[in-house]
Amino acid sequence: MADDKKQLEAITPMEEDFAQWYTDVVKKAELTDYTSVKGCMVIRPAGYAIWELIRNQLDAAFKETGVQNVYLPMFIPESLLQKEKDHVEGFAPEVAWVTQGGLEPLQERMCVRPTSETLFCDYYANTVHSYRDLPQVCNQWCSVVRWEKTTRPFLRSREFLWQEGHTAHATAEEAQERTEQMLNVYADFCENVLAIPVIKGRKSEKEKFAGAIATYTIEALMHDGKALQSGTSHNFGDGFARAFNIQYTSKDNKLEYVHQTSWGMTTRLIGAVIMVHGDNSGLVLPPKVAPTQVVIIPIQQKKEGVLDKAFELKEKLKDFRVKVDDTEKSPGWKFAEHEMRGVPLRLEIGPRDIEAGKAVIVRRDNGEKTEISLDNIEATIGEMLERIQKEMFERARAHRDAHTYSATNYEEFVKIINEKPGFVKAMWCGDRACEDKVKEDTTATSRCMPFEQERISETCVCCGRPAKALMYWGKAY
RNA sequence: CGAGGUGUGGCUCAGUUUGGCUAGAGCACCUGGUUUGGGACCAGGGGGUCGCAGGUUCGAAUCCUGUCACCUCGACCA
Repeated sequence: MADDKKQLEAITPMEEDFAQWYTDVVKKAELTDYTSVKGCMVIRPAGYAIWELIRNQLDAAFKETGVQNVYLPMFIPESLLQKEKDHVEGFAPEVAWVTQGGLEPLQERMCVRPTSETLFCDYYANTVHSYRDLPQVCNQWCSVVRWEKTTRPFLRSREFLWQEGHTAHATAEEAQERTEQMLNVYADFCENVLAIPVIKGRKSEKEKFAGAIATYTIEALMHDGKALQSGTSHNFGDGFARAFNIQYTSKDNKLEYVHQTSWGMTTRLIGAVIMVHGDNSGLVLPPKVAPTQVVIIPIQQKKEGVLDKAFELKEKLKDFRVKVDDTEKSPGWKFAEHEMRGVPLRLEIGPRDIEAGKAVIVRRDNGEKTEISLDNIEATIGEMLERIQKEMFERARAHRDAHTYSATNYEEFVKIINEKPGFVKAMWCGDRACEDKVKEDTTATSRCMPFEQERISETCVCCGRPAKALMYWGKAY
């Protein structure tokens, strides 16, 4: 029976098992594949094309703020890694070590970079001498290795692709400014390009980066109500500068330490796109990161003129990323296939349409099907893609808002965390003990203290002492 | 790393309890033909030493030991 066949190919419904749904989508949309290397993935063409679109647009945004790209080694000598105490303690459990070069054991082992703060510090210590050398605003696109225990495609793998920006400034104020500036670049990117709404805020002491004086984050809410940290920006103060002796001579001839920042985003963003926008038919890509924005499906493609018309339309739409699917599959198969892959618009063109000067166009995000005129089709498609981009963001924001709750006492807080997936806003005293207790009682963690603070009550939701800040809480990936 | 689960053609699985004919099915793939507006149909065809390594046995997908991988949950992280 036809239904049985569909069942065999189907994606597990997300209501039934969200984790399995995610795995199915990643696999069936051919974004990644498993490898013989434990915990590492192949990013397949369909997945890598999304990453390229993310990378190109993010890189352009960086450059508008004066960022320059560099490349540093992938190995870090142990002595270098150990210079900053908090940093090495934070990363020690998850670094991979190289102990042998060729046939000879190394006199000093080296780790494969889990992040490159120490290398950038080494580099800046050598190049920064005068206030005239500042600021240094560098970024590198690379992969890093963290020896994770359990892995999932895009969300957690032992090697992943990312960018890491590292800056050095003359003053603490400048460093803080850069930290916030890059967080804003990230937030704008998520919202405008990935159509993912984010909460901007500051991490607690417990959750901040190893070696930072302050970590800022953008937090997104996935469709299942779990939080995903989607980008971070750290202010290091002069801690690393003191550990690595990065000093410069100021205008008035005094020796000063630099103030540093770092900030990063990863291929995890692809996981976020999947989990925010996807549905039970598969991936749903925002037009700005869709490798194919419009797929043209010829109907009765063997009939005279149909394929010609399809390719003619592709040529007419060359400002967009357009693909004609002229394979031998049936139209119905193609519809399902391109839905699986998240293509934002499907254009059906058959003999009837050609005669009428029309085409059928279907939106992936909401299934809306309309007939459009072939005249002026470029403008129509352009408008539709813009509208999809905008409405996907609005839909995600509505979902986020509908799954954001407030709690003013602990009983209510625990009840909401356990029963309603999403963010819970609650006041916090600033004490780590309360974060630990919340985690133990509910497995939820503090996500961030939002820049947009509200005062929903006067006391800490956990201990009842005077509240210091509003905190977003949630269960996280 | 702790608990649980699963490994049989590309995919989903049956067969394992109770060892025994040539290891099966559906989907996918290849060829030819008919089709084409929501996963088409007919005919023919190719592909598996049953995760891997040992062991028990006349005989192992099936029993034993070890090992590896993957999935789910937990701890850790972007």
